[in-house]
Amino acid sequence: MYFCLNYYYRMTHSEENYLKAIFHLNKGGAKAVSTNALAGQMKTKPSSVTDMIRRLAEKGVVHYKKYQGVSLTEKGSRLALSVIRKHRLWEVFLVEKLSFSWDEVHEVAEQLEHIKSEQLIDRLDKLLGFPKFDPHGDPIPAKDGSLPSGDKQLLSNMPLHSRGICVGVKDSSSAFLKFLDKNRIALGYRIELMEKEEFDSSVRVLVEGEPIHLSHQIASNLYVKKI
Amino acid sequence: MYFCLNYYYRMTHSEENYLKAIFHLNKGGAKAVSTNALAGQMKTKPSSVTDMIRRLAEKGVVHYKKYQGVSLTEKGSRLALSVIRKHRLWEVFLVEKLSFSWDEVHEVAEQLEHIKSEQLIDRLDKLLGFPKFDPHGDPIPAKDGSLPSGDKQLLSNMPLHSRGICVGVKDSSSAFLKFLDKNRIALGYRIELMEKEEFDSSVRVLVEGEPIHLSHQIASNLYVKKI
DNA sequence: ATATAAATTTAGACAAATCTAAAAATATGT
DNA sequence: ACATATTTTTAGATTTGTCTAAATTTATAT
Repeated sequence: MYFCLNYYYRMTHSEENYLKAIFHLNKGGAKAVSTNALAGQMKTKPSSVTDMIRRLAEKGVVHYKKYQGVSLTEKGSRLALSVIRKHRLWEVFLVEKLSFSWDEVHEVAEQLEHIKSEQLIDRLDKLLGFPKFDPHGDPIPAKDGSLPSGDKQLLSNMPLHSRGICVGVKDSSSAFLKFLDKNRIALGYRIELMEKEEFDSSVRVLVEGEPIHLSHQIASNLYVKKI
Repeated sequence: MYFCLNYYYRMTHSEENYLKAIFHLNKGGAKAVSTNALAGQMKTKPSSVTDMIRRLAEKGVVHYKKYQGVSLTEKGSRLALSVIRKHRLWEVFLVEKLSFSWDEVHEVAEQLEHIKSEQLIDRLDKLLGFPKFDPHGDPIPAKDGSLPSGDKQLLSNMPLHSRGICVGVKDSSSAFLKFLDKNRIALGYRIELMEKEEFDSSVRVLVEGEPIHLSHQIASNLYVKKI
């Protein structure tokens, strides 16, 4: 119990949200996250960010040097992954058990991710059958923080004539999700990449055998799992 | 939507907890709740209670006059019942779906009760089969704030030496119904609660005058109508 | 290289929710 | 009824998370 994550590093909702934001902004590059970028993500002012970063640094969950941006420590990274794990498991619950559609779950999951109970999340995980991906296709971190193998990639990145299963979206705006609906594309559908148009990077694919033409904008927002 | 409860009367977690506490303290008598009693319930200081009460009065959810104690307005009562509804539905969820035992659920439900989403709680209600009582036998308020008729309750929840008529079961598995048959318990029979065992919450009762010892598992699945 | 622009931090303020210590109002006992 | 005890409120401080405005540091452009 002494080494329990939740005992030593008890964070407020707001602190957890900052850790999550730093994690997501840092995902791409290895360099530190800027105060301004974080303010944008958190929809708050840079001065508020500076205040919060100082508190987080005192708690030892971020590395911080004035004017040099911020990055997660080992502890901070573990905490961020634990919040992301909760968020994505709750999203699965909302879709699978409560029939929410995948574009309605985010707001509620933002609240549920802060519920503190290790037992709760472990049992929820079990109830849901230990899912590896959330309804948007994003990987669900395991208890130890490890992410499931990323054999998933954007449709726009797939090699010609390869086949896969649609497992998620990058842009989860309801406009995009509606577009997919209208064009009869959904999670779990088989996709085969037939042709790539050099000129505009659009693609011709078969979705469950049905031919369809997708712009690059669409193809670069659809995750496909190779088979 | 304009008259949606959650839109006009958006309360903080703490405010919701105060409303709940006032509701519970007021349940017995019709007179106002004292500052001290509320401080006891909330495990805080009387001065903090005074501060909070003033805010709640400004929001129009409590009646308050200096030195005269506090009571819920119509609005306040509706809000309190809505929080209690959420708390008890989540308790059912934790016990029924996540295999928590009835004495482990309170702390987690205290957190879950503050999640704001009408859709979430409606769908949870449906998932659980619109339960009327929580795992402790307490009634679950309906959406409109009405409580299920209180003349029926779980045997495990009845006061000592009270008498009633067996009117239903919560668990209607055939295993349970066979057990009842074998022990000569049926709908319409008179039941008198003679003794409660602290240690394992089992009970000794008279069924149509015949003494019998029932485990808590049995007693918490039998509904009795008070007479 | 130096002026200007952009990013970041500091300083000071505010609201929510709490505390302690002291003052005011109410209740109680003989 | 009056002194004392209890309850309740006020006053002033603290923490968290936010803000605006001003100062400072870093980056950019000619």
